[in-house]
Amino acid sequence: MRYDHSKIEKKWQKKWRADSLYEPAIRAGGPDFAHAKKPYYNLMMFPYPSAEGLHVGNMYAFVGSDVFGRMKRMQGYDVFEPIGLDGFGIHAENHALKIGANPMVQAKVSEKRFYAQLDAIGNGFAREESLETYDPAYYKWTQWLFMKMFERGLAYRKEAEVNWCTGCLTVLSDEQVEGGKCERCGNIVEKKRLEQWFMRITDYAERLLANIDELDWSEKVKIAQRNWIGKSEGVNIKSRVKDLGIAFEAFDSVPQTFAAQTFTVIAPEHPLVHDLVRGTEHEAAVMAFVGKMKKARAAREYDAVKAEPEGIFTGRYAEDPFGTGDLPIWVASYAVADYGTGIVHCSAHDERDFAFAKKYGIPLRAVMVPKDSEEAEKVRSLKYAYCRDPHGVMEAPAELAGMEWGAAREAAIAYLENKGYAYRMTTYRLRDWLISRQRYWGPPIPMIKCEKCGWQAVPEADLPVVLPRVKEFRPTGTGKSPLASVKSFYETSCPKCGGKARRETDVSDTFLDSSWYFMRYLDPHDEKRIFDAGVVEKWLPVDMYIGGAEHSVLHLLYARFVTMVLKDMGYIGFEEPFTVFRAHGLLIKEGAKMSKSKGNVVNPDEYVARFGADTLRTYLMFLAPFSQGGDFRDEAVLGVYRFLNRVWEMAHDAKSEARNPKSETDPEKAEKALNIAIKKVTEDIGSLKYNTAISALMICLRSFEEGGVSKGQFMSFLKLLAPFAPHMAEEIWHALGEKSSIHRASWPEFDEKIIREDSFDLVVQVNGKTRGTVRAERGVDQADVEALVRGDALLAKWIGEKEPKRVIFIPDRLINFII
RNA sequence: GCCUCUGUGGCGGAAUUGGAAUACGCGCAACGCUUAGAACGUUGUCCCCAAAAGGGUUACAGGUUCGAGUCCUGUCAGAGGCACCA
Repeated sequence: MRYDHSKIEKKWQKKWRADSLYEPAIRAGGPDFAHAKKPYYNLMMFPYPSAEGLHVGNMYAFVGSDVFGRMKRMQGYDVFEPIGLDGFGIHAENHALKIGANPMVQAKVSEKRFYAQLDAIGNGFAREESLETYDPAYYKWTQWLFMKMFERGLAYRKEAEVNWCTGCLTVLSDEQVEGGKCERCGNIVEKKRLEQWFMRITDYAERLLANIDELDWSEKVKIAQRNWIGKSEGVNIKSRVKDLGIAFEAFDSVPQTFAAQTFTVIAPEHPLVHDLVRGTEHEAAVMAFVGKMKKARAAREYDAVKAEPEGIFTGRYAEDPFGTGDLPIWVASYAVADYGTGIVHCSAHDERDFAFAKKYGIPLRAVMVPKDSEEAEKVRSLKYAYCRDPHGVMEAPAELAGMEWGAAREAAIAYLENKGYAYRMTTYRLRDWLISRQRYWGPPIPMIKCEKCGWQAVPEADLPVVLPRVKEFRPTGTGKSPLASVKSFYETSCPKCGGKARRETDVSDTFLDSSWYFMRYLDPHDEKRIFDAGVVEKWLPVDMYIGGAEHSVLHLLYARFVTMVLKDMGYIGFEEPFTVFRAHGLLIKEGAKMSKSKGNVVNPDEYVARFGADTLRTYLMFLAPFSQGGDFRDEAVLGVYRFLNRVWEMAHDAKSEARNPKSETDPEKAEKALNIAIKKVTEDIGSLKYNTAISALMICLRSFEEGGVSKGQFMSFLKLLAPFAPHMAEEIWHALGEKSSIHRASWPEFDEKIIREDSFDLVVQVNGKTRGTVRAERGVDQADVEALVRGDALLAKWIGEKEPKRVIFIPDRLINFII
């Protein structure tokens, strides 16, 4: 009899939901987070729903997380596995625009479709706790969070050069720009000066960096975060512009070579540039150059990496800081305005500086040379830029002479500090988080600007600031949100003085929505508070977080930041939200990335309809290691389909007690196969190696087919299968007479004694080449093994008559004769 | 340019972490069952010469070791992260 998945899967999905089977710690029919005995927070990144529906890549990630959660649940944990929709944001809005729908209306359509699809994949979602970021009940607290950040001085307003996406017509955070293009729509990103809201994430740079060491995350993601934060230690050199008396500082991360500094560069965007040249003969030319550079950078015509450095002399000098002569100040294209101080003293020991000086004929001086005297002469005569060699020998200043570059660092800093030329400085590449978006589909930033009192936060009692349903939601491209033309929205009164005031009409970045959702899941319906601190303390940090590696720096960094802020505010006692994070791999289709334009996007619905969710789930987990991702191949689905059908066939045998279809019943063989499978599946699910866990199940089933199986053994096997094929396992479980769900049954244990064989094949090598095996008892000693080998004519001939030079014996594994 | 990974049959991928390379699955072939096909079942399937015994093989070239897919050095190829960041 064939397995009819369509009826069976629907039946159990309904029953599980009706029984609240996947709600953690159910009491009196409902979830009870406060009284859970063994809380286990099994979280996956929530998806942003598109009307095209669930992508098989989404399903891959969710099922991978679910398999893990299901085992944990059967191991006795109160597993909480919530699901929600990250529906606010540019992505969802762009899609709505494309199909000509209002995002607010479209969200409801997508929501319905998405949840229906999510419910069909058979995950153990705690659906009572689902949330959507565009629900006012949710974004009320996103706004509350913003308001609290403002009160604490962590949200602030400043005019800044921002990334302006010419496609989405909004500003983007640095993180959302990839190679000068918008990561969402691919259009050119320009630079624009606008006044915007920022989050002071740079205040947390050191903590965000330091904590990384303690996290149980994949190394790749940790490295990505470290790179992003980009800590650089060095000194700020105190300097002064000659004749003008203007003081400035220059950051230097390699202070060893300070004595080589012969010129100074300043970024074209630096506010000081005009002051340097105002009223001088250089003003016109320099300002023209600055204008040209700004324009080129704004239009992204300027490729920062490839372009040859350009510059112009300002006619000014930095006063000689170290008695080495005044340094001409140049405006240079390669200087970055918002890193360090935007002004740098340059030397021959930096490739960019060297190339720039050569191009414009600026004098250089080498103070460090290689050990090799011939090479040293080349460096002294400035043939090439000699940089960052730890074994380079210092020649100047006298205080450092003779020291190796690597060792000279501290000495150089001490020298500079003692002389009062500089002080220690740590610089980060991380910039503050730009929150404002000039779009419609997001949570309005809860701020009010009063003509008299200035910026005021919307009081908690007035939250949420509800996003109005409007006709004109298209981005305007003017630097203002569509809400800026909705009078009924922006006209308001000042919360402080009651006078005339205007609401902020920008909305916040969608990454603010997703920076705290995992806390809200624990009671998304609470109207009075953002969360119950006791419950959050009990359940968080998240025990296992699974998601895409593409969120390595964006989402994960923001979530960590917000969690730290909440801790500092005293709302929670922990500062890292995710104890363990594992990134899943990318699913591709027949060797190519899935994309709509290629037409190779797999729609899970088709496969669920044809083979059932269990088959698709098991196949997705089988095709490759979960952390690696893999290749989805239509033909290969059949292999898993056959396997599950064989399980189904065996169920009919098992029902009428142990039957052995093909040979004499061998209960020991089945028991051993089962124990091996329990061990392998338990370990492999624990380390997310689902592909080999399924392989172990296949081997175990084969063994049952050959040697027969008892009902009890088969039921243990079903438990191992349950995380992968939850519907079929449940169906057979009940058919075998069980009344309660298999998904709350206890996970089987294995017995090492049964797995271990008494006799085994010991490998025999001669000169390291394998020549055969001998059957031996476990624990056999070397002399007995040698006797066995000599007794075997085929093996003995390899060794010959002579005594071997050496014999290597690895107990219970191998013997190697060296002759 | 810098920093991380990854290279194993026709294909997806295994390999108690230094101990019999290719588990499991796909595909393919033969056979069985079928009027036929599908489905299902059985057997075989890394390459070379071969009946067998042997020999070769984990991108390539070296090295360490009794023994290397696994460790080290270099080269090539692919993926990802950062990038005029001083």
